[in-house]
Amino acid sequence: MAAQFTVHGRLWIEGPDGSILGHGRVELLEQIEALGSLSAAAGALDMSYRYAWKLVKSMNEHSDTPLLKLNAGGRGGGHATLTEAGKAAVAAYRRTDREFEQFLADQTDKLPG
Amino acid sequence: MAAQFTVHGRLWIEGPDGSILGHGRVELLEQIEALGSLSAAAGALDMSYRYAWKLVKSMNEHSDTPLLKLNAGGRGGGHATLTEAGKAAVAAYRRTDREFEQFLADQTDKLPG
DNA sequence: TTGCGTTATGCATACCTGTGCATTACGATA
DNA sequence: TATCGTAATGCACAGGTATGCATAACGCAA
Repeated sequence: MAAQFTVHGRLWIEGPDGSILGHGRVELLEQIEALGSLSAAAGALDMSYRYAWKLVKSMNEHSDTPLLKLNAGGRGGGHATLTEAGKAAVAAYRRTDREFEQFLADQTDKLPG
Repeated sequence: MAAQFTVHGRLWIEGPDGSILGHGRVELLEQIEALGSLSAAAGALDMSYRYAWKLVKSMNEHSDTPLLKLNAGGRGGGHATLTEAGKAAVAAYRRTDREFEQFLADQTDKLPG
């Protein structure tokens, strides 16, 4: 029997400085790490470059230590890289998110018929 | 030591018919049950009557069995009551939500430094 | 049958999120 | 120094969410 009703949710981590790290931002950071470019990362996520740039701007503004470094110009036009703080933040979120997925599945099973 | 970072989230239940029951709708249903009036419930939640009415409309439209019954006119001008299905839905959501709160607290504790 | 307060609903509006387009700034390398 | 593709940023706009105002429909009770 497939479950009639399903439990869904969204998860994010808030820092003392008001920073917010949720699903969208983490995916963006991961793509940046993988592709080395903000514009490529935005494209891979079907997200507008305009908005992706706004996200990283707010991330870096709100965090004590920046999560990533953007470089305009240079070889290939520019590039983007995660800082150690950025990599750590992504890892922490992923750990929490994995347990969250499990939680949602468990709760869906617990729902009445 | 208080936690520097905290885990937050939102939770909702989706039905096979596309119905959605989240925090806001559940609070509205609870207030309706307590106060017996949609207009009073909206007021108690600092929500516009206009929007509260739209919420219950979409809830009843998407659910096979309506979650509540609205009556215009009559003694006192009208009144609103939860159906049995509505009460059951609220109870199911609250059960899940209680465990979710616990989950968030646990995950916050697990976060690094 | 009139009055009352509630439900019912349209219309205009504001905010937030996210898109799309256009243009400029940048800087290593050829 | 000229080139090239990326980062940086302004402006206009669309869609969802939520508000506020105005007005009609409703139906029991006095």
